[in-house]
Amino acid sequence: MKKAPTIKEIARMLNLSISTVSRALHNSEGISEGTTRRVKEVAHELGYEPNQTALFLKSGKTLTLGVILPHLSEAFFSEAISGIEDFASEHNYNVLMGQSHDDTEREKKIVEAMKNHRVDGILVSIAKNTKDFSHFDALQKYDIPVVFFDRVPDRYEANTVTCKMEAGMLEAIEFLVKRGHTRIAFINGPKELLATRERLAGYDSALRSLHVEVKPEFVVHSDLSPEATCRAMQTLLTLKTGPSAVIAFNDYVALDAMQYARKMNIRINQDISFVSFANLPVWSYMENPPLASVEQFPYRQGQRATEMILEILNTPKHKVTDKFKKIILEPRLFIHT
Amino acid sequence: MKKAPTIKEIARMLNLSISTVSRALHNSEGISEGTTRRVKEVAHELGYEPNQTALFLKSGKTLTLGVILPHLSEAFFSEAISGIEDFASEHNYNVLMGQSHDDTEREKKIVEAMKNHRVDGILVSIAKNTKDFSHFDALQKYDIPVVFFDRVPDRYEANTVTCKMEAGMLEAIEFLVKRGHTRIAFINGPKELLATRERLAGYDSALRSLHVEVKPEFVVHSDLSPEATCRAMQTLLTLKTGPSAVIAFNDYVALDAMQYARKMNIRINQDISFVSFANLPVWSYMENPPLASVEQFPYRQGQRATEMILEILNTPKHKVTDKFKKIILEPRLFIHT
DNA sequence: CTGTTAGCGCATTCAC
DNA sequence: GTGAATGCGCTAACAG
Repeated sequence: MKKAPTIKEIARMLNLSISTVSRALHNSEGISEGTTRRVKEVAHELGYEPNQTALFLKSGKTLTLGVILPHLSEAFFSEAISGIEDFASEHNYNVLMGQSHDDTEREKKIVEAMKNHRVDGILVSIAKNTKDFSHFDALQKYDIPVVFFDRVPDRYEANTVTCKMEAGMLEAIEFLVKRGHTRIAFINGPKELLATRERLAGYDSALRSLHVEVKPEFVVHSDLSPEATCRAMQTLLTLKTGPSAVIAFNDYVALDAMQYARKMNIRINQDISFVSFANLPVWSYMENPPLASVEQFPYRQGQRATEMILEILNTPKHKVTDKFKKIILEPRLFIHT
Repeated sequence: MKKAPTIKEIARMLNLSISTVSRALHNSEGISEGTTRRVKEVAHELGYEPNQTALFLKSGKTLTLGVILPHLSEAFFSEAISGIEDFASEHNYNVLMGQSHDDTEREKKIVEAMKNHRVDGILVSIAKNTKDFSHFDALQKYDIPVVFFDRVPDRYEANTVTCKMEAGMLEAIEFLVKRGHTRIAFINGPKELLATRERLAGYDSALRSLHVEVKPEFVVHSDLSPEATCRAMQTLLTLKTGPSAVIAFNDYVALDAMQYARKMNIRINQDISFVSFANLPVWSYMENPPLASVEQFPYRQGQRATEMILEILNTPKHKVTDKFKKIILEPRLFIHT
C-alpha cells in the first residue's frame, strides 16, 4: 500500500525543509543550483506530482469545469462535449461530466456534486423539463459562473451559446420552396423546449415571408420518443391533402418519421421529401437521407461555450460587469448529395 | 464577488465553534437539538455545501473516477462512458473525462492531470498506438488503481473488462456458413490492436472448426480510416474469385466498405453479404444494414468496469491481493432481420 | 453539550 | 540560501 509522494517526503529524503523543496520545484530565486537539481531528481524519481486538491485550498482554483448534459448517447451532445474537452484541455482545464437524463432532479444532484467539488465553472445543456433555475442561481453564492449552450433557459439572465434556429428554419424552407414545395409540414418537438418555440416562430415567419399558405394542421408535435413521432407522422399522412415535404425537429425524429413513412409505402424524397435539424454524421452513409439538414455545429458550440466560460474566469473580479454574454451561431443548411 | 460559504462562517454567525457546526451538520451525538436545528437552518440559507477538496486532505478520497477514451465521437465510447457515469453517480462518484484522440502523448498528459487531481481510480480504453504502459504503471505509486476496458493492454498484468471476440467471430461465421457462405472475407483492423489479433484468431479457428477453406487473400486490413477501408474493399473486389460475404472489423468499417461496394454497383446483402462488429444504434433505421452484427455491449462494459474499480477501492488495504481481475463478457450476434 | 487543537499538502511571508 | 510558521476548510481526538 503506497501513498502519493509529497514535498514533505522529498524534504525528508534530502534533509531539507519543505519550503526549500517547494521553491526548488518552482525555480524560485535564491535556491542553490545544486539543491534545485537534487530536489528535481528525487521528485522525478518518486514520480511526484503536485496535489491539485491541496493547491485549491490556497488558490481557490480547481482547474476543473463541470459539464451537464441530458445524455451522451445522443450524437449531438457527445460531439459537443468532445469540443468542450478539447478546448478545455488545451487550456489546462479538466472536465467533470454528468448526465441529467432529462430529469430535473438528477440535474440538481449533479449541480450539487459539482459545487462540492468546487469546479471553477459549469457548462450546461438543460434537461427537457427544467423550468426552475434556482439550482443554477445558487451557484452565484459560490462564485461559479454558468454558461448554457444549445438547450438554454428561456429568459434573458443567462450566458448562452446557441444556434439561430429561425435562420436555419428559413434556409430549410427556402430550399424546399425553391424545389417547388408549398405543402410543407413540420414535426416539432415538445412544447416545453425553447427550441420548439423558436423553430415554430421560424417556420411561421419563413412561410409568411415566402408567401406560402400556413396551414395549422401541418404542424404536429412529438415528445421525441419513436412512438410519438410515428403518431405525429400518421396524423400528417391521414390529412385529406397531405404534405409534400416534412421538416423534422431533429435527426432522430426524422429517422423515426422516415421509417414510419417507408412502412406506409411512401417513397422517401419522392412522394414526400424530408429535411431535418442537427445533421447526424451517419447521414452520409444512408441510401436515402433527408434532402438536407440544418447543421448546428455541436462541436463548435461546445468550444465556444468553453471559450466563454474561460473568458469569464479570467476576467479580474473588479472588472466584472452584470452583462450576460450571448453567442449566436449561424446554422448552415447541409444538402445531402 | 461572493466566496463559497464555509463552516467557519456559519460558526461566526451563530457564535459557535466550527467543530460544533461540523458535528451538527453530521448529526453527531451530543449536540443539542436546538443547536443542530439552527446550524442546519443557517447552512441551508447560505446554500452551504461541504468542500470536497478540503475533505480529500483528510480522507484521501476525492470520490472522483478518471475516464480516458480515444474519442467520444465514436458511439461505442460514448455509450461506454454513459454506462460508467450512470453507475458511478449511483455510488456517489464523479467522473473526470479525457480524450486521448488515439495519441499516446495526450494519453500520458491526461494521466498526469488525473494524478494531479488525485482521482480515486482510472478507467481506460487505450490509444491505438500505446505500447508502453509506464504512465499507467506509475499510478501504483499513487495507489490509484486502473481498470482497462475494451481496448486493453496485451499483457496479463492488468485489470480488464472485455468482450470475448473469438466467440463473437465464431457466431458470426456460423451464421454465414448456415446461410451457405463459404467464401468469407474479413476486413480486419490495424495490426497494433489486440482486438485485431483476437478477431483474426477467432476467424481462423472458426473457419477451421466449420471445415471452411481458409484463404489468406481473404483477410485484408484497414487502419480504420475511410480511405484505407475502401482500398481494402477494393482489394477484395478485384480478386479473381471474390468473397460472397464480408466481415467488417467494426461498424464504421462496415459503413465505408458497404458504401464503396454500392458505388461499384454491388447489391448489399444480395451480391455480397455483410456482417459487422459493435452494432451501431442507427442500423435499425437503415434500409440495408449488415445482415447481422456482433453486439459488444459498450454500456454494460462501462458499467462492469466501474463496478470492478469500486470493488477494488472498497477492498480493505490489508486484504489486497496481487491478483488481476478479469471480466470477459459474451458478445451476442444481433440479426438485423 | 461545546470549545480547542492538530493535521491533511502546499505556497508564502517572515526570520535568520 | 534556507528554515519556521501560517492558513486554506474540514474532521476527529482531546479537553473541559
